[in-house]
Amino acid sequence: MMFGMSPRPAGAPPANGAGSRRKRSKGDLTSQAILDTAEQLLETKSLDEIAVDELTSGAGISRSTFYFHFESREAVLYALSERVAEGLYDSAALWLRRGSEPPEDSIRRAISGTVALWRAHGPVLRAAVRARDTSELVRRFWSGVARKFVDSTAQQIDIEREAGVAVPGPPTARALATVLVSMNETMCYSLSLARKSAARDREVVETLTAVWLRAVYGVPR
Amino acid sequence: MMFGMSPRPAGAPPANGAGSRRKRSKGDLTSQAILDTAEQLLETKSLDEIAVDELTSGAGISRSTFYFHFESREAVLYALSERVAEGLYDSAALWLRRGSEPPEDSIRRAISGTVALWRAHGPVLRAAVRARDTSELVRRFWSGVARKFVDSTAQQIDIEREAGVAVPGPPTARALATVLVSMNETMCYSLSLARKSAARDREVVETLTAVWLRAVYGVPR
DNA sequence: TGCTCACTCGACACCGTGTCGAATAATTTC
DNA sequence: GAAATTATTCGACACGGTGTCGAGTGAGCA
Repeated sequence: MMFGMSPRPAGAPPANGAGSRRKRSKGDLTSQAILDTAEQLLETKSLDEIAVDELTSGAGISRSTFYFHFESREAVLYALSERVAEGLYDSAALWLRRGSEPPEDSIRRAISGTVALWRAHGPVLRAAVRARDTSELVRRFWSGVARKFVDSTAQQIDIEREAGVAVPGPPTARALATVLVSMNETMCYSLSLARKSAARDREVVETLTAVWLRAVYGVPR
Repeated sequence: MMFGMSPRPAGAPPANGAGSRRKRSKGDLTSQAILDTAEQLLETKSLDEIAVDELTSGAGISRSTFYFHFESREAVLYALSERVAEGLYDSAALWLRRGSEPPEDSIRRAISGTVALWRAHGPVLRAAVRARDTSELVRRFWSGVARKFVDSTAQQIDIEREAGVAVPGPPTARALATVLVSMNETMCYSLSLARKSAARDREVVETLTAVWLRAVYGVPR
């Protein structure tokens, strides 16, 4: 069962990171093509409804060639996750200390960013969330991401509590942060399932913002 | 693709409801055995990791006999869901109007009940939640259940708002109820994944209760 | 030119699904 | 209680998807 970290077989050249400007080998191109096809297909079907030959015929190669590039469908999803993870971390940075603006604004902005990201990459994010229960690899990856969110949120809550602005515990800053973050995730998940509607998006953002504000700072007065 | 409502083939005698004392036909017994085996296997594996022959060998029959009793693995899950649905509705009743006790108590009691139910039937409930994205049948069923929860919660919030006890909207009572209910579900889901720990359970109940209280009534003072 | 190694392919063995028709057990009908 | 009917079970089969293997192919480099 080992660990299969790499989407490419052992001995393959190091992946060309996003920054690298090295010449794209042919293999990189087809890997990309597989990834693109996968992301497109995920808009319609769930990961385990997608057969390997759908991926490969979309990329113009034969089915068995797939296994040269990825060791499983889940590995594809993992690679796809990494693609959007960066955007996610940017979004996480927004939780961090605001300037002098009121908390309401920074919370709303952060939540807005998350919703937008789910709108842009809903299918991949949904597949990744589902795969948490299936694939150990994906699970580790996303629990790392979630942790970043929870940590910075908890830290922020603690700061506000010490400043006497936020409602003191219990619950622990960390426990509170955990439920708030996963509440956001759940709502984004189901929102990304519905047809895009700016009005609905706004309503969800406002509702989540209100719950965050009241849970952390108490009722505004 | 039709609709396949019944776990038993068309023309089968009406299911013996829980109240009925009619003689158990042999078929009912094996259906039960399949259901029991399924519930037990779900403690270890996810629904689509369970092969039909695991179900049938557990019930002491041959694989093809399975299809006489259920039309698919999902139909099994649907039947399993109905089993626990009743308990769920009891839990839903707790959201309804308390007597004169403080809101904190009735909310905590309701959340406690939900957590207990997830502790008792976690594997089935998790599988059902996952299958919402896969099976139209399961999706309809559970959105009905969720609706009951959301409706009664929203109604309760409206009552409290009119009485001037709860923080007025926006957000809508319904929007607020939606996020609170799904927050509970998400937390119960992940809680039921961890090893049973009374301390952890209590912490989650307390955290959820606090968020509900603050979201609906504002900060206690 | 010829070597090497990344890359591709078709063929194969395997496994799980769902269906069918025949065989058997239970129940009803006369 | 024998015959007819219906409920239940089974083995066999066709199908479709997976993952592996060894044999190519071709582009770049010595």
